[in-house]
Amino acid sequence: MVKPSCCDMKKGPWKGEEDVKILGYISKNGTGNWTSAPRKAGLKRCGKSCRLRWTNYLRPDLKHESFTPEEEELIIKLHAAIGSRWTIIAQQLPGRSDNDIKNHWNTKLKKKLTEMGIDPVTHKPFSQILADYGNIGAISRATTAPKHTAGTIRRDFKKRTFTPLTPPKTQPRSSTFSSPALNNYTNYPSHSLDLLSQLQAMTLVTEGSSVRNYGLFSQMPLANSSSTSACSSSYNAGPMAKSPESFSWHDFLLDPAPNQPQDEEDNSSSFSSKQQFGTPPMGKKRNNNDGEITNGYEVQHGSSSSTSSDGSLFLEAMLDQENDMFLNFPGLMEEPLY
DNA sequence: AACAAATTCAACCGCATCATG
DNA sequence: GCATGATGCGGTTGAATTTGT
Repeated sequence: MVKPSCCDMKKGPWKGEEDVKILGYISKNGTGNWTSAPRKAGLKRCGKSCRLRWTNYLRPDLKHESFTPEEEELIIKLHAAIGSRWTIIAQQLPGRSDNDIKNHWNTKLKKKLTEMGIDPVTHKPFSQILADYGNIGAISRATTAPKHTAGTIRRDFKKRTFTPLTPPKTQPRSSTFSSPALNNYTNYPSHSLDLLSQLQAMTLVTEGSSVRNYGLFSQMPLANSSSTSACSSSYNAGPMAKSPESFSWHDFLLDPAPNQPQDEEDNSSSFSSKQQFGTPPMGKKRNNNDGEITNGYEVQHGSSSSTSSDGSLFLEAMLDQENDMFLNFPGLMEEPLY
């Protein structure tokens, strides 16, 4: 027997009488079984369509007025932290559906940020992104090491723990959102190495969260505790479920961390990073001990021996170059406008 | 008033994940 | 472990509405 597909069902805008039918069904039976809902409600819609109509429009707790500035600010902050995970964002905004928020982002907020000179994807000023591209390009021109690929950077990245030393300058005005991890993420000081790191981390967080590692939100004290159920119950197994103090980016890396001795073997290979890079470009002295301080971040190496890895020297070269750039162009250190 | 362009937002689509047998 | 159906999610579409000329 052929089951009727969605193609055989009615499509298009919902009529008032259809709304009445589905509301009547839900008031009697709840929202448990969307497959049988349209049949039992006497509708020629597919269950998926009924569910969407309910969640995006008919739910009694939905607000239908326009977004407040506080809500917009929260959406922007959350988007900066987790990207377009609208369902999770909607859980922090009582009375708003994910579809509402997604539409508002796509039609209003993206445009607003763009007009402010902020890239809505990375949440960084366009000028800084351009400067960063230039910075990376300069290094790649100066050093044509075939071994130093993004993979090398990523390997080295795994060895480090990034901990902001200074508290964020700004806190979200909306008091419903006060995760230290998220604040660190959204209010970090801006500088170019971190753009690279942040882009990597953002990707990794995103990849990690795609397998339901939303531990980030398990940390969040939420004003509306009833809205936490989906987050805290499902997503608290992720690496971010650790305390903020032990927050470490390498927890989000997909590949298992390489053993340190293997790295040392790599270092003893025929390739010499010093030969490749010589002295750092501008020859600034840096503190290379564990727990070094770099542009406001504490960078904890996994092991002291890792400082000699070709990957970290590559990063050091990048850091030096970047430091010089920020000395020359201090405006790049400014916080995002919003 | 008429038309075009821009904007809004409800709804659809395809895919991923989960639950069950 | 596999197949199947249900559910959820995010990206996209397109009709309706608003704004500009």
